[in-house]
Amino acid sequence: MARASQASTAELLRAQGVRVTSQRLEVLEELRRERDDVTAQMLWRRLRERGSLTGLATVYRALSLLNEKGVIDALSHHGTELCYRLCNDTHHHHMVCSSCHRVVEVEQCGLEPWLADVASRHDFVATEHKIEITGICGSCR
Amino acid sequence: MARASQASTAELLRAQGVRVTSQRLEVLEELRRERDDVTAQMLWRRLRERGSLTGLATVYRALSLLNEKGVIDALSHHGTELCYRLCNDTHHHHMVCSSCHRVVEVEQCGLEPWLADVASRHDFVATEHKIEITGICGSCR
DNA sequence: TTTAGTGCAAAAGTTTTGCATGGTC
DNA sequence: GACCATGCAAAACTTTTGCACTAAA
Repeated sequence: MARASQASTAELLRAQGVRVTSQRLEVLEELRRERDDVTAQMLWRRLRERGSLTGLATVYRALSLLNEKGVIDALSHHGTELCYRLCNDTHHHHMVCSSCHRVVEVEQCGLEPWLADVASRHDFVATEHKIEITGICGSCR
Repeated sequence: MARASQASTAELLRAQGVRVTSQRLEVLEELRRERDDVTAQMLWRRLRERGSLTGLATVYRALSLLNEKGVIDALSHHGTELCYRLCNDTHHHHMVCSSCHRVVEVEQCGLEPWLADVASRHDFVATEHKIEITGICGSCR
């Protein structure tokens, strides 16, 4: 299972035309393990706890590369540090539970008509949008 | 004019039950002058250029106080630093031009039905939401 | 006069970079 | 073998804090 997972993780890197290194695999595997989003620092600490020797600078470099390539998303909902999250590649948004910080992905967006309307009202053409919804999840209620 | 502006700026502080100091007035006045959002560092540099002697730590303290009190908004669209912006107090969102970085406020939200639907589909109750739209404004087109 | 805010400098954190070394293609 | 990625340590930044001093209420 870890094997199969690693295989597809490597595919993910190859598909982006970047080199497959054990450190990048580690970072992706760790992101795959995370239910919620993590900062570079958090991710690095967890790798260390697992015995990894990967350097912090490498984690930063891997995360920003993967973000550029669109393999992972960067959110910034709490405070000043960026959080990263492995994502599926379809357009989607995030909803975060304010109590337990669980993140769920909202697949169907369906906001295009609304967006087009709002944008044109201000003489804009909307090219991208990002929505962050905060709420309370079922188990925290 | 500067006088009238300062008067209402002072009101803004008094209304929040915090002390009216010249430094806080300067920060608010500067925010009022800014068309777009600024970081703490940028704001401090501009004050310096105007001859202000206000310390950087004070700018940070003022911004976070004003943000807590809901007088200013904190956005984080580019990179890792927080940007601040003086805001009107109604619920609204921001649309940023990707070419000139101009920010316009989108007043009418009207997303509540959509939100409620999305949230309930994932067993959430939506309490807050933030939308950042990126696009191209009329004059950059 | 009491209490809160400021300036300064130091500390704490996060992120980036330079460069020699090692791994990938 | 060429080129890219890594580790390490240093540097560059941003943000926070402690403390003596000053200003607001």
